[in-house]
Amino acid sequence: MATIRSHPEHDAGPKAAEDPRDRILLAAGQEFAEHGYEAATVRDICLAAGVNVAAVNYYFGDKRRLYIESVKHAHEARVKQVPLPDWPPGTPAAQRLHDFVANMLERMLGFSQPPWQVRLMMREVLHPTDACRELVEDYIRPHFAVLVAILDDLAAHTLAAPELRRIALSIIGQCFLYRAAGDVVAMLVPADELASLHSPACLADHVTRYALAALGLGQPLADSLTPRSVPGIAP
Amino acid sequence: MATIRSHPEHDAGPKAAEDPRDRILLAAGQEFAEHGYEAATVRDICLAAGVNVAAVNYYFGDKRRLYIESVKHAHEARVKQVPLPDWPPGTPAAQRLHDFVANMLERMLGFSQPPWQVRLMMREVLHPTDACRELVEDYIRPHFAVLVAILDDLAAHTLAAPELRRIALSIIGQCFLYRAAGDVVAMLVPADELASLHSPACLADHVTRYALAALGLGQPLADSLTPRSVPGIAP
DNA sequence: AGTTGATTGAAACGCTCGTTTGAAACAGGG
DNA sequence: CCCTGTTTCAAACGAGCGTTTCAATCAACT
Repeated sequence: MATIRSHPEHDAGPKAAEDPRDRILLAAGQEFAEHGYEAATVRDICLAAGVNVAAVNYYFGDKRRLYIESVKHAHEARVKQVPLPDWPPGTPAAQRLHDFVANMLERMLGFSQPPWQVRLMMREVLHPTDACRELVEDYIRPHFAVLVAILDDLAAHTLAAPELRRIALSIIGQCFLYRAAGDVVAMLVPADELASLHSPACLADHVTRYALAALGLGQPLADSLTPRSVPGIAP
Repeated sequence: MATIRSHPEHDAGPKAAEDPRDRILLAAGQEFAEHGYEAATVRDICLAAGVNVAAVNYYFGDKRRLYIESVKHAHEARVKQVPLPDWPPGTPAAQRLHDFVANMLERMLGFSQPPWQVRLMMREVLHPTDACRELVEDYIRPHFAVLVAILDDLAAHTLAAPELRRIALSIIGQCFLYRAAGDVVAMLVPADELASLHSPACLADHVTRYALAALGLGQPLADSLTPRSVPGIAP
């Protein structure tokens, strides 16, 4: 019965020496992101964090408060991790739109795998809980405002705010589909095409081109009827 | 195995007289749609269906097989419920695009409330299980093919299939956002604007106009650079 | 009637969950 | 050293879960 822990400070793992509270927060975020609130168990979380099951109750009270804290912790970390581009004054609006879309796709899909923070936030977007409102106000709404401002510049301030918001949501929706329903998208398009044409970089080009064409600024995607060429911005 | 059912229509309640198997299937679909697979309990399902807890095991074996059966049952019911428009030959492609988008939005968002079948299918799309592949092949892929065919006509067969698929996914994504992340959209858009401009009918107009403009067929959404005709659509 | 096989019912089994417990291990100041 | 407050631990608690059991019930046929 005597469990011999020979080297308590020398445990395996790169960050096993941090605060137990932070270790729990980290492990909880990953478990909640992977399995959701209901399916994730505090036993697994504590096992991954290398602490006793009683620790989550000691530090956070109960499972629900641990969840909320881990969502906040994850989203704060992610905000510092992938900031918006900082455009120098005078950057063309079309350029900013492309950068914004590429940034959003990069944040959602990632070069390799989207980190667990994004998956955790995505869960909140799809099935909002108490932590959702905070997420929207601190993280999503500012990004949304930036996109609307870019579109306002693109349209040369000729469109009303509601119309700008609808276009912004159209752009976001195109990216969101790949993040939320990526598995189904992968079933609908051939495998080779998925790797080549649906990578974050290619998608950024496509979404931007689609938006510019719709605004009457770039080359139409299909120039079968009105071959009026407006040179300049098309990739 | 072949049992003879002599008096199947001796009704008593609204739907209490059907087969116990169908009652379980109906109740299970609603419970799974509302709470998800993990959180839905066999006891609640049987309570709603008015049967004993042993019935689900008797008719379906276990919870997992009941889930798969209820997903299939729901999607078959939904297919018969909201079929695709049946266009007469010669219907303009732009008209068909608008009808298709309106149909998809209607199916996803509904006039009043989207039925529980849609919510159940949406869960499968977001977190695929064994039932997902069947759902894609029987339900989603045919609809996707119809949309691609419409776009092919619209582009006068000048675009390659991969490009058509990307545009189709762009259109689907715009609708999908409102279905999957509707709560967040509602937080980003003023309440009055949400009711007026983001109804299924208005959204169908917007998405169609956006696509037609991107293809160079309709009026650009913002005609700031090439005002080749009088704008009549601005809000 | 009696028999048979399909269906239902109440109760319980075994398991996992979140949470609690009470004592042991630890640290620091007297 | 003892005392004190904080942190950790193994163990257990009570509740809820999916599933099983087995006797009771029912419908049809002989």
